[in-house]
Amino acid sequence: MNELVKFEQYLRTHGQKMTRPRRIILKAFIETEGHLTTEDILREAKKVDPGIGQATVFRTIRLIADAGLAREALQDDGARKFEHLADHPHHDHLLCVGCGKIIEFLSPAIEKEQQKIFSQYAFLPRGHMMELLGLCPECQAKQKKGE
Amino acid sequence: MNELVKFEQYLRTHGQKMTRPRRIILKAFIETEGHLTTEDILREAKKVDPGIGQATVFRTIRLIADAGLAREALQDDGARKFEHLADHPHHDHLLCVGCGKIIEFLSPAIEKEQQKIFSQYAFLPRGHMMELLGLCPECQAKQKKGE
DNA sequence: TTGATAATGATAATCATTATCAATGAGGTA
DNA sequence: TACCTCATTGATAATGATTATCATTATCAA
Ligand SMILES: [Mn+2]
Ligand SMILES: [Mn+2]
Ligand SMILES: [Zn+2]
Ligand SMILES: [Zn+2]
Repeated sequence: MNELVKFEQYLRTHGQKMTRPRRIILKAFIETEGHLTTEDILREAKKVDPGIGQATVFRTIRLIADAGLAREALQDDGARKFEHLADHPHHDHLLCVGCGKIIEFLSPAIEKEQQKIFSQYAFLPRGHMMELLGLCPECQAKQKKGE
Repeated sequence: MNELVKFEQYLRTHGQKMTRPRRIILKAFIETEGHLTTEDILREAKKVDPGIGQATVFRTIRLIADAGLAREALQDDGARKFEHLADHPHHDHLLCVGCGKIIEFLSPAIEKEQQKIFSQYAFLPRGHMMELLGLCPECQAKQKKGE
């Protein structure tokens, strides 16, 4: 797993240590697709070692994100969600406000326009978050039936 | 103030009542520009009536948002922020990760592309959140000096 | 192998938000 | 206007996610 190597490198260059819990948490996170809460990650990690604590998951997921291996997905409320970036190119989200369904998409046109905004204000780009909110076809049909 | 009329209308059509605290909170919110937390709003409202409780601010700001007079600004963490929509057309945010400075902008090109995404997936648009993160010119200079 | 130091996990603390509830207020009706 | 019903209020407790604390344990460079 290449992610493990990257993570070890990140830790080394930041004066931190690779540990058994960190290895387990990283592996559980990378091997699970989707938008995960720390609770989700803890559940997976506990399958390997039930002794792992949730505080360690919070600490480790932040390290993983800082290492550039994960990003925080937009949370409406409740718990934060993370998704890994392994073989997962950058994308944005289209979310159904009715059922919570998430569609991932990438719009090169939008990405290009965003760069224009950055340069227009002389900002050094550091990323962006974009979430489109709408009603999916199924929820539209459900709503029509409802009234 | 036109917003007061709209809010009264919203309340009436939803079987809810206009009250003195609600009037004070709405006025304080509309008359303050920027991205406000409920604590900010409470502070302003207390200047008019110190007896107002923070629970009422939480409840009222949600009503105001539901009435279409406010929207939630993207919060990284900590308290939620709201901004009113009175004489304030839709816009997105460019945020400096160094100093927290916020620039409001509108990109018609991006808005148009977002509509394309919605129709591509047959979603009924309900809004969007977009935040560009970067380093402002001042913070870039500061950083260069730092090392 | 050792020793300095970082990491762990249990637990308490924090902080924003929501729920509860007795008292009050709004506003339609007679 | 007086009344009556039901929404609203503010104080306070509860909740839920995240962070801080701290004694114990593990890592890893020398
Ligand atoms: Mn995603
Ligand atoms: Mn704004
Ligand atoms: Zn849906
Ligand atoms: Zn800045």
